[in-house]
Amino acid sequence: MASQPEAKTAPAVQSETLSKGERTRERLLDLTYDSMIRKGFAATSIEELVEAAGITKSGFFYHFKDKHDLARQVVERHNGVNESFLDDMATRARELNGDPLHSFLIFLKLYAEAMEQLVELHPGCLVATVAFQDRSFDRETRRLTMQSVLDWRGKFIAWLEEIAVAYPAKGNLRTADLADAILAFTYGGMTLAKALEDPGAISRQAMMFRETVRLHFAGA
Amino acid sequence: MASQPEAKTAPAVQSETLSKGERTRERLLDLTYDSMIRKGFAATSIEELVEAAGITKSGFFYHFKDKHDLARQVVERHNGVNESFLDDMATRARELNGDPLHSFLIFLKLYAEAMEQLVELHPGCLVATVAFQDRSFDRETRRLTMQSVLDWRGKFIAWLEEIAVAYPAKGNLRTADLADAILAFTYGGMTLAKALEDPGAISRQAMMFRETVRLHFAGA
DNA sequence: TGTACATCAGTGAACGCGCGTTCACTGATGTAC
DNA sequence: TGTACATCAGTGAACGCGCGTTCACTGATGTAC
Repeated sequence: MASQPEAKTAPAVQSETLSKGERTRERLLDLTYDSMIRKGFAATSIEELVEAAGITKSGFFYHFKDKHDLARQVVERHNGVNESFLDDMATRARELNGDPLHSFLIFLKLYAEAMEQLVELHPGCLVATVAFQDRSFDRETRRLTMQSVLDWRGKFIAWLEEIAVAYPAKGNLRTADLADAILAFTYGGMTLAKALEDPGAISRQAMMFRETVRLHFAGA
Repeated sequence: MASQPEAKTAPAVQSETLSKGERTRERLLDLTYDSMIRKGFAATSIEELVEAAGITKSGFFYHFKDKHDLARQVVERHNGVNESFLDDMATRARELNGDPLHSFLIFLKLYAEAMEQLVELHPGCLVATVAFQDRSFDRETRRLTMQSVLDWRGKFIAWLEEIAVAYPAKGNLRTADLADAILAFTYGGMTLAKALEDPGAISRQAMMFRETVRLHFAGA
């Protein structure tokens, strides 16, 4: 009943323009996301979700076909939020510097800071959650997760190729592997941050990768 | 009843010297490990484990106090297996080259190959499983997981410091962050490998890190 | 402005199943004398 | 070598609870005329 930190943790959706049902649905998705990344999906019961949301179990089934539908919608929404988060940050970095390499280095710094904050608010990672409990999700949810990873990777590859045009590569690293490294230090850093209860782990890995990029492209 | 791939996936324990009860217990631990990393811990039911092991549920409780005890024993055994796996590989690398840096680079190559095989046999990661479902495990299991991560990290830090004595560092990377990077690309690479169904992801990240180490220490 | 109907956003009760756990009991194997 | 007892490695039946899901129903709000 009292004001939860919902407003802060809620994704980029204006609750002003939402109907009553849409607000309930968003709230259920928020609660599910938080529970999923802390306890896993199987351990997230509809019973506890509806209690926290202040409705009954049958109310839940007005919004979602079944539990798999819930997972799918959580992943779908999260992918959208994630994508615009990334795009906004890339745009900001590009505005701060027109050069592809330097804006990329700015991006990595912004990314490091944002990730450190994010891990304190939402200590988890949907991709890892789905990946390491894949037998608890249906095919479509797994497909959506894979697709979002591929989308991120694609954007980074494009950016790195743009850099490679202006700056000849010094080392012999492959572009796709460099792009994957961003995803890898994100997921790995998140795991490390959670396992060691050290929220700074991920941003330190981000800054290490930044060094790698700087060393790899000449004249930086 | 028929011969499962148990022998192949079983950890470094000689089934010759084990009593009947110990063999059943090991078998339960193997089955639990496989299920945990694929479905998560909450979705791993005692019912399905005992069916696969060919005993009854009450037989399970002869071996384990409760479900939390099972998780703890899986993590404990896995940590031991992991530690000797790492130590053996480090010893082999040291034998192939007396120099700390060159043996470390050999180690990373061996590690990359081993990880690629491992991800095909056991596609998962206990650390990530515990980290991203921490509310499903008791305090002791989480502590054991954290301790094993700290142990790995400690070994890598010691090795890197040994290298730093012989080879002055070129870049301005911190030793602890370099050590963490090994863990991060392992967990992150595993996540990537599972999410993209690409077992090679982790070894490519390992080889990328190898380049970083080579560039960081002079004269390599 | 009033009435009729439709849609929205749920409620309440019930269902069957599977879950983790307990408890009294048991056949096979090992050990002491 | 035979007997008595102890330990090992389970079995079988039952428990209460919580889970996901269904279904008939309902009050509040919106829309048409």
